[in-house]
Amino acid sequence: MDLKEKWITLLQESGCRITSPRAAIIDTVIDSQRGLEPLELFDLVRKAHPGIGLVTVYRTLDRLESLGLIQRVHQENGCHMVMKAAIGHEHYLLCTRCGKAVLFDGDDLSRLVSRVESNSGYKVNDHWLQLFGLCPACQPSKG
Amino acid sequence: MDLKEKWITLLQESGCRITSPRAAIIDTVIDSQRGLEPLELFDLVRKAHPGIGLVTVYRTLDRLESLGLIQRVHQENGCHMVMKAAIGHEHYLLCTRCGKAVLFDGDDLSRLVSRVESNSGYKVNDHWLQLFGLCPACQPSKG
DNA sequence: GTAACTGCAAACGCTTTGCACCAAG
DNA sequence: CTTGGTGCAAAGCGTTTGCAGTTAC
Repeated sequence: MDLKEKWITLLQESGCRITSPRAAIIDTVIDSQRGLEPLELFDLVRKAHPGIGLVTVYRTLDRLESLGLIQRVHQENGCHMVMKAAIGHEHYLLCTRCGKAVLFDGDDLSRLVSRVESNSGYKVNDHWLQLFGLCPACQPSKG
Repeated sequence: MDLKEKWITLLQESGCRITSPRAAIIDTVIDSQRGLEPLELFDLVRKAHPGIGLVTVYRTLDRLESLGLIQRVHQENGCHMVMKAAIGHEHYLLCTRCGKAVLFDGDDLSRLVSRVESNSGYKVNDHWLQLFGLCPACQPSKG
């Protein structure tokens, strides 16, 4: 059930070693409630682990991404953020003010997909959906 | 009804001049059935207009994007492609083999959005959806 | 002990900027 | 004629690579 243990097991099974810079990166990504750019992640990790290099961040992100443990979060101007991966039919819903992200289930997209398939003649095999809005804390209070 | 005329009018109304490199770029983007990266677009335009510079491509794309005439197409590894913009509730459906894109209407996403809003407490004000698949020409023929 | 990982510095590639000249309106 | 646009060259910036030393296992 512990996400960190799961990630570490998967990394080790794929021949990766768990070093202390790598553990610090994993902790930071898992603890983050929002998408992070590599440089942003680097700064966060450096607080707990001052000697770390940006290159290590990039290399660790590569491995996490190729294992499907993290995913890119796409933004209007560039798509450099990463975040712990959605599972199954889940998609991100991102707060445009504070960046906080939650996951929601997109199951009923299947109706839309079948309609589009018969209209277009395409065979759809992947989809990609993100919602943007304001999280409860960032909504203007009424009154 | 002619898309090119519409773009040119909008560009002129916003204070832009229609130069011959710019016209060549517009032609190429409008004629393309697929998303194009800046460098790819540059090469295409250069065939018809050999003297053109890559910088002109970038600057023209900036203007087209800020007028909402083109949009970024997001891809797995980076989001550098642009394509003529979707209108209203339309979204892209991209062929993963040949890149050909068609637009489909995503109206009925509103049901999903209301469900997600009540589950999450977020106020959703934007969404972003792309489908990926095989276009009719790229599907393996049966037999 | 071996192979993977690290940090540094340098290289890389896409994108942006500065500039002098050019051309649309 | 005015002002925006052009192409070139150089700068900028995020990302990747080469390498010698280090560390997990």
